Amino acid sequence: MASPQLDKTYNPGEVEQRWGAFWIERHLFQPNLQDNSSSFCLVIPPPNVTGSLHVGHALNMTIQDIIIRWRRMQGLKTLWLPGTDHAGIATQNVVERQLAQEGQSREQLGRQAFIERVWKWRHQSGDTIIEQLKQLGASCDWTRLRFTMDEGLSLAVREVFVRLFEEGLIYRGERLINWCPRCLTALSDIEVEHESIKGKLYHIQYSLADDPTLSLIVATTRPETLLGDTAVAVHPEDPRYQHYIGKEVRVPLTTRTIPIVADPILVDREFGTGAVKITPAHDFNDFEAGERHGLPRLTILDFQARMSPWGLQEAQVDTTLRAALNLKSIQEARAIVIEALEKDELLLKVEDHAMAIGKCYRCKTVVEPYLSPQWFVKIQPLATPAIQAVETGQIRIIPDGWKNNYLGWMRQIKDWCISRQIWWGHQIPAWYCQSCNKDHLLDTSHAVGAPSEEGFLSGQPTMSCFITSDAQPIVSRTPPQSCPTCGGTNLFQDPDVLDTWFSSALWPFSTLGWPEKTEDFKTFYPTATLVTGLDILFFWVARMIMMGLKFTGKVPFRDVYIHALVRDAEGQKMSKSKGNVIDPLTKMRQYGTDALRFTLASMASPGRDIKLAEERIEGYRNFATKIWNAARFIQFHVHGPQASITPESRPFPDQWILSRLNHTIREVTKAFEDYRFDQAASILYQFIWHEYCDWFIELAKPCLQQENHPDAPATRHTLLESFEVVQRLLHPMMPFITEEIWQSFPHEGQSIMTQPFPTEKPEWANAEAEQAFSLLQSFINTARTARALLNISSSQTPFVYGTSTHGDDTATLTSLKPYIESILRSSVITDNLIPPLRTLRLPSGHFSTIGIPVPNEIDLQQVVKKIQKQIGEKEKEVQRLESRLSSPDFKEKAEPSVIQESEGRRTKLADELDILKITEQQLASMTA
RNA sequence: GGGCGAUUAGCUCAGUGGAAGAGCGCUUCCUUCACACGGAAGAGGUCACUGGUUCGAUCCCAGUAUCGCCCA
Repeated sequence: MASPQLDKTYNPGEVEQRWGAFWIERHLFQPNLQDNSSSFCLVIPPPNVTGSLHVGHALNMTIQDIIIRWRRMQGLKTLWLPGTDHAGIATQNVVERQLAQEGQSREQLGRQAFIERVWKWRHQSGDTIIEQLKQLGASCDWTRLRFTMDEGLSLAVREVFVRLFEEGLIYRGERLINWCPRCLTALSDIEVEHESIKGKLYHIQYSLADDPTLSLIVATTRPETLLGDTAVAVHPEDPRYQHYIGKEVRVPLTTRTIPIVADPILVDREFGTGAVKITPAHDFNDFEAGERHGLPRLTILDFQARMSPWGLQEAQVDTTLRAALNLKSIQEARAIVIEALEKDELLLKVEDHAMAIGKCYRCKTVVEPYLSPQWFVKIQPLATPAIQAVETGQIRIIPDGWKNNYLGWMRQIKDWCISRQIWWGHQIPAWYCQSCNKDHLLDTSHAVGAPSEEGFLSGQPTMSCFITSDAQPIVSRTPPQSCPTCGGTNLFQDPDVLDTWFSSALWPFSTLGWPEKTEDFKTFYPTATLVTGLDILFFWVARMIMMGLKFTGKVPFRDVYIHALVRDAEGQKMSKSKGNVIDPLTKMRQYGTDALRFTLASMASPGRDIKLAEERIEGYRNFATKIWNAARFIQFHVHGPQASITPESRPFPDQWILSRLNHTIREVTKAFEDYRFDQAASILYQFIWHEYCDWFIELAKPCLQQENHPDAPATRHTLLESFEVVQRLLHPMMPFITEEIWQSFPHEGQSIMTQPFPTEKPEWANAEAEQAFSLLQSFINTARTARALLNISSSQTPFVYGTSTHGDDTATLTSLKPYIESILRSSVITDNLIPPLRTLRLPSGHFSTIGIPVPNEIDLQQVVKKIQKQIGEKEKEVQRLESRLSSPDFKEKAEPSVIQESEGRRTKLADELDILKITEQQLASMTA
């Protein structure tokens, strides 16, 4: 392939588009199934199909892309499988908002038409995020793109549902569940976000039924629910209340009486008054207490969290109050109840109280515990093996710290409520025979506030129906033709859909074709690593492990890599309402995609959130430019003969850089293996900028810029060879610029992304060259420091003297003279002692001293001060070492190597001090 | 309330039982032949606090404070 010249400036936008399209055209992201190397598979955490790319996705995808590109280059048969999620509640909410703007509701539209409408929206917006992922360079096999509502994946969902049901691991029952009164659906426990608020604690008087002169004071945070109380509880060992146990109290504002029960679990004697009300239909703890004591459940709130007329009637609320409360919201009802209590002088005290409320994770509405029949997964039998898989290390969680988090959650896991009262999703594959379930299917389409008791009226079920918990479902993979019990054909499918996470739980195998035994499934399952954020460890990761083990008998992935959450520069969570969202696409346009990817990778330290500051992206944009210009330099200077010779016969700079490159290959590979993308980034940055560009290119210049320099052919070869390796090493993190550079250099193969990832070359390791370099580097640095001290330029320092008490060092320095002279632009004299007069002498490490002549006109005051400061610092350090070395304890107990090292350092410091003191004297005499 | 994590340079963060590190920012000098999105030289830190273990602690342990996250 031709080698076009690189433009003067790197133009990321154009380059990215070109290679992004090229990779896809050449099918480079697709695995070759014929390849018999071992396989390596990642599945993407599917983003919401109607969503768009945010910086969290960008981080997540960047990490996966680094892993998959690295593994692909290592020669593994790699598949990174992409896809999107139907995100039931979120997507339905979006479409409902659209409808609302048109003055419509989903009820008006009807289920069928509404679902068609969502599909339309999904087709409109579904490609947005996929296109954005492509822009990021994500090397997913786009030909295998999946969607959770695809036919194949839906088949997997039904298969799993039916099998779990048949095994008794899915059941339907009436339980208290979390209910979002805005989304009008049940939520699972983890879909509720808890938030601390300042609430109030109300102390309310309950009079004894048989002796109104006696009373109990109950403390509650939710006074309006007292209308649904079915007991009051005290602690069995509380002496204050012993004699009340077994008696009855009258529920305030009603004509009902309820028992006083003793409950050591529910009651905390220290809390409030030590007496609590029990409202089993509206509180989870109370529900359980109700179970313990066999209490009735009184539902006083309807499905929109309004006071239910039917419930108020059943609760025997005073008639006038009932009218006032009818269909009132909780907030309104609370005010009314409090007013009524005050009027009856039953409200004794109100105090501030910190408490937590639950909110819907999708719409942030306060959720209500709501008694209703729902579908559940019996989770314990699934959780046990999922706990073992992590305990035994079959699945590794990285960083390890989250392991306990996972285990803790799994060990106290509760049954999973999987039914949602929405329309967008996988409808539950359960049907009801209308003749067998006559009394269990209730039409609620006209009821207000509560299900009617009139029974199921019309022959054709409407969308609003209520299926009692004792209805008999027919669960089937395909719609049943008739009722197996009565043969009736009037069947009606359960209107609920499954929790989106139910289908997500199957993702690692359903996307590979399960339950079919496809080639993909056989080749790529179990997958290698799951890369995800902590926020969905329970929602998704835990459930995939449970379902994977249950249905494939294997773990779905070996490693779970949990990355950080991305926050803004102030550490705030990004949100549209705060306006602090960093849009990755904007940053990619501004700074280049590689710069953004490198930034995200560099900040992905384990166990820490990422505070993303724009300057960092800018810094890595500069890094990309640096690489670009190094490439241009090399391109300019490689014209001419080249010599491919053994490493040890190459010029000194070449030997050194190959040794460093070898080291870098090892370190980067190790960092990738350890999921330390931050370390990989900093190793590459340090090597490329501060070793390759700052030193190697500078050292290579003299022979390249000189006509017919004998070293030039070898150096040209080293430049090309080493830089090509650097591109491959960097490619997983910065795919675009490395492809562009690689393609513009002499190369074989169609793309850098299918070239082998660099491996260590032991013949490159060269400790001597590294040692010599270190000598050269400190010599040059010291000379530069000296110049800066005197504030003079190279033209004012025609000579630099160097000497050492070590003959070897002097010999090395002498042999490196041309390189030092080229960089310092001064003549170096190593074969004489440093002339004593008008020379600034500085220690330069490795026992060597350098001296530079001091021009006459220089003001030496500042220099003297600086030298004195250095003397002071070094003296302090020597003292510290002296006191350590003179301690008998240290000599006795410290390791010999440490003692030796300390002694060596003391000697060296003493030598340096000697030089500095001479310098000080000389300077003093010069100024005199 | 329970659990986990954090506290290191002005900012963002690495790091280690035996001399405090990087990037960005800052100061000074330099448009010289890849690069000013650059080069060179610098300044800047009681490693949150208090105890303990140790010959030696920024690192290990305990406690305190502040912040964050998860769970209830």
